[in-house]
Amino acid sequence: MPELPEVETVRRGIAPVLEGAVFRNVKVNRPDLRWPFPERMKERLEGAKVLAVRRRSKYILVELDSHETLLIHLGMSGRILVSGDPMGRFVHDHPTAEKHDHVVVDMSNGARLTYNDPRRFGAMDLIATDGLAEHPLISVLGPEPLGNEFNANDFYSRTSLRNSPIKAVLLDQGVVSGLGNIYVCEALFRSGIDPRRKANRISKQRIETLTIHIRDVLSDAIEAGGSSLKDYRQADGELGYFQHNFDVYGREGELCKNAACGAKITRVVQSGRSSFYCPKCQR
DNA sequence: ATAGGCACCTGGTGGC
DNA sequence: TGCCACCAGGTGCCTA
Repeated sequence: MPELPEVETVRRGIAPVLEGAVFRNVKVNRPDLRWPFPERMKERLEGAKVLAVRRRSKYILVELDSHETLLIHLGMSGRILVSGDPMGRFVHDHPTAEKHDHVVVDMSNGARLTYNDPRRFGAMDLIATDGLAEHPLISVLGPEPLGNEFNANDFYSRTSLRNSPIKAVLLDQGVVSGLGNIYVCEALFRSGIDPRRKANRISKQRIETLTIHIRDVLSDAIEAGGSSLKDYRQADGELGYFQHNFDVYGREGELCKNAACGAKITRVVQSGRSSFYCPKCQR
């Protein structure tokens, strides 16, 4: 579900509520998500104060004063809802518990965070903060697409070695981290590149264009509060609205948004996932 | 080393 | 109304 813009939107929603607050009560309603929860997660969280809420790729990283960091991944269907915030920025009353509320935490400032994830492809781990970079889920990640480490030179040196469709290469979190199915489709449309084109058959100039469009589409989406498909919401319950700005994703059979084009958006399946593109504008 | 396919899980939708 | 097939924002792991 959530790609980088949605995760960043969630981070921005929960950071002001969590930072400076202490975990008072942690309720863990099942033993696992995608993997078992870390040993004694409840006990290790309770009493710890939040120093900062960061993001790396699609991971939310909650840094604690206990020298540990809580790592959270939302998988396909994970959500974090905030309620009961004393500052009045969020819903005052705690909502009644819902199905798939797997972890519920009450903070010292009265805020409650509820992690809900029907499909349970999400994950949590609790790791030593000074060992974060070596964590197996983190160490394999490529550069942050919005950071300085992501540039056309390095990006081209990776794409030029890959004999797979560019679609698959962009979904590879080791090449560039944070993109998912939606924003790959959107970035390729903006760049005029066919998702089926082999990565090593794309010129350096076009990779430079793609680098810029990856940045832009992610920035645009963050600005819009992410994309709300199904019932995805921001932490305060608001809907993001970038889904209204999709050029191709989910638009099979509809007209290409380039004014003079007139072609219809096509859907193909690549490695089991839908790719949407304009057969006329993307080559 | 790289590429491709499957598995994990639940819920919503549309067709018959 | 029921049943079934298919689809969904991710990614680790297995196989060639």
